[in-house]
Parts: sequence; C-alpha cells; structure tokens
Amino acid sequence: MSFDVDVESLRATRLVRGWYARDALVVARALVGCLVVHERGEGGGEGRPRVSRVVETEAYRGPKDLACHARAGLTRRTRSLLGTEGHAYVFLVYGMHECFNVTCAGEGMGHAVLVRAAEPVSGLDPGARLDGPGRFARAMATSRALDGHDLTRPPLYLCGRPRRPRIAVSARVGVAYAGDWAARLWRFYDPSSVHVSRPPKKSIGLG
DNA sequence: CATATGATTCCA
DNA sequence: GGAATCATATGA
Repeated sequence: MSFDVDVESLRATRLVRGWYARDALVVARALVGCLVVHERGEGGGEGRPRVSRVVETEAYRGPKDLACHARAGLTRRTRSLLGTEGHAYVFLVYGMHECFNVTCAGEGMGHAVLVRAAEPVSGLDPGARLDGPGRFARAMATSRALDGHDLTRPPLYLCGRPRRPRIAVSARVGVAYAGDWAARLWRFYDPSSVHVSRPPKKSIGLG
C-alpha cells in the first residue's frame, strides 16, 4: 500500500556520530520529527524497510537522574546505555514491553533518549499504532536483539527530519518514583500529531 | 537463592 | 481500577 522508499536516499540522510554527541535534552528535542529506518524485519531480512516518524521522546540524563537506569552503574543491562553515543539501548520493562532508546552525550555519560511514539511512514500497516514505547518497539521490530547496535549503520538507523515540527514539553511518564526528577519537563512531543501517546490519567477533568 | 519492582498495555 | 508477566537489581 505505502509507496516504495528509496533505501539509498534514506541511507544518505543518516544522522552521523556527532549528531548524538550532545546532551540528552538537546537530542531528545532534535529527535522529534526524525525518521527511524529498520531495513530488516523480525525474520531477518524479508520485506520492505520499516520507516516511521518520531513524534514523542523523553530525555534520560545519566547517574544523577534518578529516573535513568544509569543510576545503577555499569551492569549487563546498562552496558550499552553507558557505551558510545549513537547506539541503541533496548530493555524489557514490566516483563513484557521493550523500550527503544538512543544513547547520546558521550561514552560513560549514561545519557539516552527514549522513543515513546511515532507515526507510520512506509513499510508498515498505514493504520499501525506506534504510540507508546512498547507499541513502537514491536511495530518497528527494534527488539533487544538490537541492543548495542550502532545507529549510524544499517540495518537500523535514524535520518534527519524532513520538516521541523512544533514541539511541546511535559513531565516524563511513569517515573513518579524519581522524586524531584519526575517533575522536570523532559518529555518532548509534536502536539499536532494524533500519534502521541497519552500519559496515564491520575485525575479527571483535564478536558 | 529469594524477592521487590518497574521508562506499559489491555481488559473490565 | 487492576491484572498480566519477567528481567533486573539487590540483599541474604
């Protein structure tokens, strides 16, 4: 159904290492509107590339950020999180959902940006839902098998945004345990997109 | 080895 | 509102 994409053109617009070598707050904002390209499916190579446009992100800023997994130091799980910028950090949450993150800042910094939602562009069911970290990772097949993958190389990489989107900010979702850090406005999203995930409602009457 | 707890989603 | 479901971190 969706139009064929020119893989060579996509590859040519890949984001380079230096793009990721910035604070997670900067990368999280810049990532909204960018494309995620996965040239291989779960089968390991069948089908067209899966392409989606990011509409929602969250910044996680290293050991001092109590909502960031880097607070646990270097473990088998946080190995890629604490590695070089521009790599995938994928982990399982709640025993069933995988979360896809992009490492940034620099080696050992523990900065990462969580991709929380995107809209389908190509190679996906036009009606596919990619709102919510679990749905995004499942639809794009960005599983833990890709943890530690270098995002400047195929089969999984990011491309610069075709157009500059509007950006809205809010507190991060699901990190109430992190005390003062939970209140920081480190979630970035395109308010004009219907694909943005909705935070759990803790109160009613918000319209 | 045992156990508490999530960077969530789906159903009632 | 509450269950599903398990890797991870932590402590014994």
